[in-house]
Amino acid sequence: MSDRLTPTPAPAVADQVPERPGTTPGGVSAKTLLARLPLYEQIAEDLRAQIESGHLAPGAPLPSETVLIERYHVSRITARAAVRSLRAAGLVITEHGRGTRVRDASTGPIDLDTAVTHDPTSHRLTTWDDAWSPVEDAIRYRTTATGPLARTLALDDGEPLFAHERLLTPANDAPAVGAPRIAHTVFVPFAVCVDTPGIEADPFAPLPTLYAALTAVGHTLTWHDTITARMPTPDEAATLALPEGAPLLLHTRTTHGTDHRPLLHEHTRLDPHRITLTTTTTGPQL
Amino acid sequence: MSDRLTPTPAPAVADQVPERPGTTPGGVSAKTLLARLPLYEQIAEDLRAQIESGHLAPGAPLPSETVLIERYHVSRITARAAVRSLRAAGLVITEHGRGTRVRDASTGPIDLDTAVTHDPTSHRLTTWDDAWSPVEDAIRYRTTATGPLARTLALDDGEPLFAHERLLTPANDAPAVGAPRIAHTVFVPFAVCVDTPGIEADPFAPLPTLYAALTAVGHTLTWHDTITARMPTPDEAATLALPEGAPLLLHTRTTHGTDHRPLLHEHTRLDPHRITLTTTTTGPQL
DNA sequence: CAGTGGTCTAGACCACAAT
DNA sequence: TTGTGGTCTAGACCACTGC
Repeated sequence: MSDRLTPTPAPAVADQVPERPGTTPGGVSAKTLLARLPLYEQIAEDLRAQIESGHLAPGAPLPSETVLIERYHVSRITARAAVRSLRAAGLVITEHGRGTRVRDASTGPIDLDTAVTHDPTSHRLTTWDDAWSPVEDAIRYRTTATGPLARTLALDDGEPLFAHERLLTPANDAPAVGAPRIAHTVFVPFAVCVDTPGIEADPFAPLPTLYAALTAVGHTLTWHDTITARMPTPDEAATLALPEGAPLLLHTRTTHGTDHRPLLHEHTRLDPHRITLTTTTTGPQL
Repeated sequence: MSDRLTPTPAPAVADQVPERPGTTPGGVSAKTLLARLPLYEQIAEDLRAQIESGHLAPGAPLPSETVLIERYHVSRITARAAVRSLRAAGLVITEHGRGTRVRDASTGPIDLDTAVTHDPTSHRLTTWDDAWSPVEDAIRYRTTATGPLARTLALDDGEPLFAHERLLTPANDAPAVGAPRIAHTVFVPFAVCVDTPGIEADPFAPLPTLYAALTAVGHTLTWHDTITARMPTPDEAATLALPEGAPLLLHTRTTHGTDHRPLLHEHTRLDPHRITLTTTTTGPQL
């Protein structure tokens, strides 16, 4: 990686900087800390250490509840609490009747570039969803704007809009069980349809087509993105095949027109364990 | 909001699009679904409904375990399981000895703009952390690059670097209990220190200062960002005051120089319930 | 002090998966 | 059928909070 033939010289300040501090500050020994942890957390810690050391390899079954009860001499509730702690931390996954296994982190998350790029040959704005294909038929419906959705689209409460929900998976991917999935929803107000011939023709077209239709009527587009995470609803957990206790990553984007008028709103929900959002930006040439 | 004096006319396609489908497809009634839920989930659903309807207002105490046991005629474990479900969904927070209260979502999350902007007056690159101030003294240490960190910085395993951990809160904020917090860590390889006089002077300077030092030696900077979420370690949960069962939002940024050589790496950890990441981008003028 | 939630036990029945 | 995890009961003791 480094081109240097000699080790990197230490900067002058290095002498004044300590090595990385230990993880148990305040003069409390690790043993004391461990002893005052609840029993089930001590068991969880023990299993955690075995996972991190590779003693329990990814995919390997965790000791069953019965074994844990015997090995640690605890009640079943305590053993289960230990496993729950590991599950909540995302270290293991549990399947009813099959057992609990160490979570397979072998295939790291894939990247999803959130940038909207301009393809100079086709003169078309492209987004990530060009490289993703629907798992099942899209759900199309019409509804009315309320609450936060109405506010971000600057619509009165009750104004009608089209919605478009798609469940996507990477294109050219065998429909594997563990394949990453994205739940993508696009909202198009009736008002925007009416003002934009290309959109009125098909309000449920792919995003790049909607963008093209908007630029065709003279808009210079601006996007406002927000990213957050929260625990999924049971419904979201099911459609995205999220393991129990795993969080949901949420990306929303509002497309604004030339006069900063909001035109479209979309949100993207995904499993951060399988997909990571990325962007690359360049600073000014100085 | 809308300038129209008449209701938005429906586009022609509207007739072919159904209303929003119901949430219980497949001909299964809501009652049937509810009946086959575990007891504790039924109780949780009941409480959930009371929270969403406002019957249990934000900040209001949830019925105590004793009350739940009497009201629903269940054992304590079942009552606790119901509360745990609500806690995992982020709807309530529990404090030992004080009780469980409906989580206060009144103050929505604050925005954190991830953009690096160029201030034309000071000719300085600025980032969000200009508006945030440290809660406690920064932790400075030196360590060595290993694993993923070594790879993203294109360093050989074991090459030395400085690290800088800060816990930040919005500037001019009273140090309230529920104030948002950000855990920010910056890594600076020794090699970059040595090549950049402005950084060798103080490798632990704020980010805009580091950027300025890098542009001063001729670099045009590029940033590569990744965003993901996961469950926090107990340590992270403590420093960021994350409620039990709440996820952690993780933003990493690698700064590259003119020759795409990685120069700095930073990561930012925060509570997505209190802070949302945002960006605004503008498309090409067409 | 009383009331709250946190941990823990022993024992039971059920639902699901593999054999 | 066996072994797995999922739910549930009744009862106990402890730790923290606020009066």
